[in-house]
Amino acid sequence: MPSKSDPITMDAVYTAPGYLFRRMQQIAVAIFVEECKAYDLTPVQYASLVSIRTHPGIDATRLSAVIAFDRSTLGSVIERLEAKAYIERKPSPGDKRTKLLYLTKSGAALLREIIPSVDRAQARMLQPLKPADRRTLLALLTQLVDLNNEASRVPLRAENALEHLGKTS
Amino acid sequence: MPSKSDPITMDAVYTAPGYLFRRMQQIAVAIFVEECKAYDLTPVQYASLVSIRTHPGIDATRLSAVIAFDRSTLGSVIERLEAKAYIERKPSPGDKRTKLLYLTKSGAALLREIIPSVDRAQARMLQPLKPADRRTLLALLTQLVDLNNEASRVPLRAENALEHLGKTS
DNA sequence: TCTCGATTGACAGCATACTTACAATATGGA
DNA sequence: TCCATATTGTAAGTATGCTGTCAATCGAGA
Repeated sequence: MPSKSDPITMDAVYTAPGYLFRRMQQIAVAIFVEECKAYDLTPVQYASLVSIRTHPGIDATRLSAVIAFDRSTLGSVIERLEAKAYIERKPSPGDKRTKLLYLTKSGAALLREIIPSVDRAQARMLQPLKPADRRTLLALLTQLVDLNNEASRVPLRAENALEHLGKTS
Repeated sequence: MPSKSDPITMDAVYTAPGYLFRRMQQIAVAIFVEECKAYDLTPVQYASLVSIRTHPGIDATRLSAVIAFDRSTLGSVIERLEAKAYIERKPSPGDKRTKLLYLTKSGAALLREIIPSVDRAQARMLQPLKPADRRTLLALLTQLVDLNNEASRVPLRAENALEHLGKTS
């Protein structure tokens, strides 16, 4: 029975999956920022840089699909990365609407340097769990994110987003 | 081996816990908003209302500790809830700095009405998993969030945040 | 009692994350 | 070819989520 100072329990909040996901995201970002504070790079900026390194000459719309990141928000992220001189935007020769994204030397160097910090951050997020539990959690989460992909406003389009990039076909 | 159109894999991003947490939070919010769109209430606003119902007369600072929500951001959340007439702010008789928070009749009614939608949303987030896997995921996540509590910028202070509220002692 | 340090709410500023809308451009079908 | 439609980047608007700072206020110790 609930105590008189707790007439209606908060359990409806604390045990809700949505609350746990929000908390965990909050914690993950705090750990990332702490480990990477020497580099002044946010998680989203890091993911963007990795994607641009993997897919040089990608445009903003395709980048948003590759990291499941809203197209509108990505505009300002790209602006900030360009202001810090980590990436370059070049007009596409074929399509006057699009601007192609490339890593600068400085961006590539930063990426090489920051990787140990990022790895440390990722490890710290799961560190409190036993190794077997870490694997279980990651497996279930990977499954769930994949199966819920279409529920998100910006579904991940890892592969087919690049079909028209001229690398294949 | 990586294909020539994928010289450096995105695995460093896709398999990282931080990426999965961000994606899952994104998906969870999308599902919540979709299920509750008839009520124009966000996840954070919902958590705030539940906390205020549980702890009538709580002040903003203690509320932020109870839902692990940043104090600065909470100001605007409270403003919006007050603008929608779901809560009231009354000056504290004892402390001229604080303003005490109370649900209005309208806020209490909304909370009663919205609960089925919230429950549906929470269920949908885990629905793709097998029931046993849902339980495993929730248990591990609850554990991880609890053990990482101090790593967050706004640690949860569920119990002791209310010690000075005059309910006991 | 007086004063110093802590607390509180408010504000400014930055960075996601989403919505709609818009102009420029591209494209496919009549 | 021409036109309806779609795509692209951008912008405005809202809502978290965090960093600071600030003035008002409170409380505890000298």
